Amino acid sequence: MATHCKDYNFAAIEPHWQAYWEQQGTFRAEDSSDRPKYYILDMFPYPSGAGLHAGHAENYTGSDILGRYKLASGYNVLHPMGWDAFGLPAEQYAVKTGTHPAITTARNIDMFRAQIKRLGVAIDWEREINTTDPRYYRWTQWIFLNLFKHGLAYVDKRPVNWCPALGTVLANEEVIDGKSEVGGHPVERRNLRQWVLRITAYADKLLAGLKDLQWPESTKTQQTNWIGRSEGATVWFALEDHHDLLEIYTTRPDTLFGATYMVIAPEHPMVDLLTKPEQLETVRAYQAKASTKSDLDRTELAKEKSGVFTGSYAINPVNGARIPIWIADYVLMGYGTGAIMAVPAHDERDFEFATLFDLPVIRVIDAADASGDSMPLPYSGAGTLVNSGEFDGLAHTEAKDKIVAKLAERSAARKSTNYRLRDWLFSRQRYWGEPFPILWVKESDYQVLVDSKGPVTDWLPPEPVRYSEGDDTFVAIPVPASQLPLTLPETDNYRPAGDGESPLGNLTDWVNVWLDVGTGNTVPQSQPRPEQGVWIAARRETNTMPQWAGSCWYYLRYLDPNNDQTLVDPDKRDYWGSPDFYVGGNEHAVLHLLYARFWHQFLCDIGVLKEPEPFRRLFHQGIILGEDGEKMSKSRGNVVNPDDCIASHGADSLRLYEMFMGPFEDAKPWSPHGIEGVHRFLRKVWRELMGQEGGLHPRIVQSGYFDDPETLRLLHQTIKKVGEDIENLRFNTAIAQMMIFMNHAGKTDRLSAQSARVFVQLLAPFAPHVAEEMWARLGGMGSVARALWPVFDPALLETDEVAIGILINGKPRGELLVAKDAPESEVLDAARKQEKVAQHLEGKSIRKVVYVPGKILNLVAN
RNA sequence: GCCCGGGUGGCGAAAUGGCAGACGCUGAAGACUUAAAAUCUUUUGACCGAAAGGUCGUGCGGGUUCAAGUCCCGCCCCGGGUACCA
Repeated sequence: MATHCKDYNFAAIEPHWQAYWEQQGTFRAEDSSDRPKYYILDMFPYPSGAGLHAGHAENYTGSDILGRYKLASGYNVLHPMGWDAFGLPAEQYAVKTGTHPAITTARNIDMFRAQIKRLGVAIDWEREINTTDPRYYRWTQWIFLNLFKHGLAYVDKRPVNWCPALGTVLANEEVIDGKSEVGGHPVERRNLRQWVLRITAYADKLLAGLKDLQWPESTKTQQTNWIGRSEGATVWFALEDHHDLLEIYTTRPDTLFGATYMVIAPEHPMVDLLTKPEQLETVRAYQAKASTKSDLDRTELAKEKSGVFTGSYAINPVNGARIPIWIADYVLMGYGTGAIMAVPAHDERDFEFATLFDLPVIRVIDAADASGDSMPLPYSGAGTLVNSGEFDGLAHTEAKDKIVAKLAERSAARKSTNYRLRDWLFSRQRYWGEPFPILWVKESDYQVLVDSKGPVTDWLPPEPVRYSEGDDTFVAIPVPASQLPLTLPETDNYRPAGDGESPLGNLTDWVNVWLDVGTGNTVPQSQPRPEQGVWIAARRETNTMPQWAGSCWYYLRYLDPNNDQTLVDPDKRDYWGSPDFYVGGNEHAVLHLLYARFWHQFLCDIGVLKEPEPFRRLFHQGIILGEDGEKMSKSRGNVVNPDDCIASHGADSLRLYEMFMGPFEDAKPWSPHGIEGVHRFLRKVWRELMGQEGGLHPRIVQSGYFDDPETLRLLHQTIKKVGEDIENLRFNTAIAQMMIFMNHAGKTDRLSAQSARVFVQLLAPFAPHVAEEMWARLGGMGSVARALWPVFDPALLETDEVAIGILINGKPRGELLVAKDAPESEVLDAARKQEKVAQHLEGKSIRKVVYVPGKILNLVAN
């Protein structure tokens, strides 16, 4: 089965074993098995034209090592791969060249697949998925349909990046300093009709679910902050001249007595009501200025506060104080109620504003600093209430509850919770994405449809989703699941349709259809309206879904990639459950991982899934930097191409090097000398175990030989360390241990074939090709990948004698070889006999002896 | 600003509170070779010293401890996230 090469010829060995694995189905996962399951998942790649990069190789090698280790340890391992293939580059390429994105995508996928295979990753390729395949995105649409049905999808006018010169909407990352990345044209904010998913309905659930996840703490913190739950109170302020109330949200109801002015956002609906005629002109001017501010301006100008007075006053519910109402853009309409009470004494921003406009500052929280003086203002920390009437003297935390409770008696306040998390803008004005399974019909036709009670009405939400354009109101109605997939129509025009509509807007035959309310069938409006049944005019949604959509649930489809009846077969779902381990970069710490959790929790709620969370254990591999320590990028010219490394040193060396560079989670700079070093190690392994003419090294003894105790102990230490290190993803130290063993083995006269095979097994997850080759030559049965992982014998791990350090006053002064469990007195006697020790003790007496058996003997003397 | 990470030789790094620098790279010297490559051996934190040996040393300053890279307090620097979230 082995190749016939005489020396370590990786170029012959690697393709040979890759073909072998494929033919044998070595890494095919069984959908049911007596073995425990282990589902290891990589964040699937976007198949870009640039091909696989060093970071992909690191990611997949790391998970592969774990997967191969689990396979050898008796698990039924599922390690799949697929393609997150919708996305902008293919579409931009299509606009430029007219090549259909599907063609570019297929070409890139072929390249990626071949590259991953060349790395030797143990993937079950029979489960490969592709988000742009209608058999896949049918279920993406199906999930959307369910979100829609459950009232979690709605439309709203939302600001997007509109580039008039390009006639299109741009993603945030395509806008650099307020200009389009392509062409450098100005980009403005424009309100366009957008689909939005109600992720905020899951805010608490998303927060609570984080608790039990084995994720990096920093990632959990990021998600927690992103959700940004804050507890406080809603307070209603009466107005001096109106019956309406001004509703504000605050986390500091304890500072109510310190409120000296109110601020509402420039877009606040009560601006007109509150603006006095004499202020009207200033207010209008301010509103206009605020509305034209680009994002850049907003952050740029953030340092300098601005605002205008409305002329109106509110009444502080705690003390009846008359408080002026201002308009300022440091209050955002999108958070809370878009209105605040300003407490300049205890809020930095309010303090800055009050200073600028000479508004009063009243201290209501007192705390002493180190020297006993009152903390300087603004002060936002803990303290005791002052200037707060009956609440004086209370701790501020206690005061929060008491003040809210008191106001609640008069219905002037109640406890409330706010989130930073916003609903998820889910539509893109693009061609290369999943079409929404949505049709827009006129209000009057909608009534006809509702009365029909057909497959369409099964998918209607509790409240209709409407939008108005001019005098017309349209209602969103679902394309029923039976009609899915709603495939992306063919076109050769990938340019946007203008006015912010996607390229799909150009395809009138696809967009304008007759809909049979009884069946959900459609025909183009260019054809006559069919006579049989009730057909209404409908216009298809021309937006497409964002790239996140397909990546929100792909891990489920690997379980049952070809099922055309259901998203995943319940038996397979129950067997495999959620991934046991998820590996991918931390750039997805918030969005992808939050969106996927949202969909997963939703699918759980509607009974499609059972486990509450998708990714119980998560790991971020660190990025691989260029030789210069900077992020790899074409423009820097520091990109390392895995294919080049495979050609020059082999996939095994590339894998081993990327794992040896440092901790898996750390960012690490590439070094050409480094890969040379591990390549040298592999050649050494070969040289010390394999013979000159393709046989075995003369030191290898096939049978009847027991290795010397030193070799055996080192081997078992290595079994232990490599296994533990793989479990903990400490690949670099596992490799170091294998090097230590090999350095020793190279010095022995004889080595049993048995031990050599064990070593090769340990090496196999890291350098699988050369390990297979040596395994076969050493007489191993079948594939080393499926050979049972060796078990170490604890009895062989330790020696009888250990070297312990002799320290005097904490400084190393010698070393002593003593029995492992030697008593303190014996060690002390032996130590004192050492010349150097005696020297350092001369003229001193020992005050204290600290003996840690097997480690150190510390003598405290003076 | 705030929230996470992280600062250890010439370099990548290792170290359950127990002899800092394992392992690898680089450099130096030597062996083998006609020669080179490959390989093998020795050496490679800084400073003082001919050597034996000594002193210092894990970003900085304190502290706890018989003992601190590791624990505590206060800073500095670098990387990532976030951006007036009331």
